[in-house]
Amino acid sequence: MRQSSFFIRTKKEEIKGEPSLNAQLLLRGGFVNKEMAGVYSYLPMGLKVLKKIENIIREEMRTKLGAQEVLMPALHPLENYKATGRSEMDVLFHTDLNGGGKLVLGQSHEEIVVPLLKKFISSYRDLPLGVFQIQTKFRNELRAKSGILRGREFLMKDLYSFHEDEECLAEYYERSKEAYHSIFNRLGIGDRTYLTFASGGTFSDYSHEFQTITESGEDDVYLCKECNVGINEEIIEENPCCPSCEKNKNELRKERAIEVGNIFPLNTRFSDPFSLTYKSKNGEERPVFMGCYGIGVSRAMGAVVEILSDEKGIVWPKEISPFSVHIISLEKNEEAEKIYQKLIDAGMEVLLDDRDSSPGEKFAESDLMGIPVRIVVSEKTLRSDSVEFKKRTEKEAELIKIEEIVSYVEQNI
RNA sequence: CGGAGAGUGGUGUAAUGGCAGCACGCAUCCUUUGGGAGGAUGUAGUUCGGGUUCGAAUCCCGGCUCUCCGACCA
Repeated sequence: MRQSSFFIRTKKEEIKGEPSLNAQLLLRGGFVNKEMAGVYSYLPMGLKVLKKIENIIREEMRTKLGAQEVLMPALHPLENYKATGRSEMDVLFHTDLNGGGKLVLGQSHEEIVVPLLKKFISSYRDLPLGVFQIQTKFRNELRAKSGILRGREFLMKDLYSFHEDEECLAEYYERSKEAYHSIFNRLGIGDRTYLTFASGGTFSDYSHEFQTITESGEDDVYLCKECNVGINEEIIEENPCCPSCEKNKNELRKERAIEVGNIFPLNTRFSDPFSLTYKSKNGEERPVFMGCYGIGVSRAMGAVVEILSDEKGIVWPKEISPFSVHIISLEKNEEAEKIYQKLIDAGMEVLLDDRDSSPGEKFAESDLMGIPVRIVVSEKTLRSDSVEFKKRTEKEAELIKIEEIVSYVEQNI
């Protein structure tokens, strides 16, 4: 992509009245546009990041959990929520059909997925089954804040699993933890993301959250660094010690964290209201056991920005960076174009700054955007038939001969 | 949802009852070219609806929106 024709504009100045770090950097870097509190447009670069996160999640859902992707609607009949007793939730957005039918905007999809799967599950032979989607959720937050960390409209992956019994659910539930750890590792926030014990809310006795340690979070968790687990403050009084090593509350570290994922054993909480049952091997009609597993996709993107940034801007991890290489051409030159072509031919995603701007502006913008590798092509570097190679995480640049640049980038990316 | 503050060009701001001004951005031209350059000439604005007044960005009422504190948060 040539920057001269790229639909993007960065901002030098701090954005007024926007205390959230992820919002500052994403807005200034031209990744998103804020339409209103908690409602954002994703611009080309921001969307690229979002899609990469989505694809990591898709891959892990398929390979580790054998889940199948679907896409369910955002418009839900209110009736289904009456059936589950959730019609009075205050985060529900309500709307009407022209004919008078009452609808809500989907804030989660139990009320859709259960009636849907009722049409396909009738025998133990149909189980177990995992279906997931990546879809926009709507929650009428009374106070949206923290940039894309807490929105009224946000992208979420939700997986629902269906099982013959509790044991089978438990086995799947355990595997989902591995899939989640793998996802957060690939997003570059794995070392700060802890499996955290939490209350089951209205669904079950317990649940697990994936909490990423950051000051911008809204939850307090007690961490056991040795066992790599946390306990949400909401249940610390009933469970005042580490579930694995029995260390007590005082020995755990209290930290601020953002919930990037959560998993719940739903058991028959939602199968019952819709009579989702199956015929067992010996002909009995039994309720289907369910689990649900969420990841805030856009929230995870915000968490990455919060954690992986420095005073100059974002530092994207390579797997989700919008581009892998940023070529900066000082003084328009042919050589930058050639290197750009060569790297693209080698299969890389490259952004070429071919605009006629000052060097300082280009460097500052490049740091703000946070692409992992920067290559500068200028008269100065061309005098020695070289270009300058610098990682976003490093201070010093090095000169690399032009004929070696493709292989050098491949090895050092 | 309770409390507080605020809405002026694309962005940030000034004008407190009497000529809407400045900076950034954007456009054109000239100069400049290794850490968000300089000059010239342009461009574009009072959140919406009522009210008071000879006259409203400014005062009053209402709506909408934003920010902060709290509550809430499958």
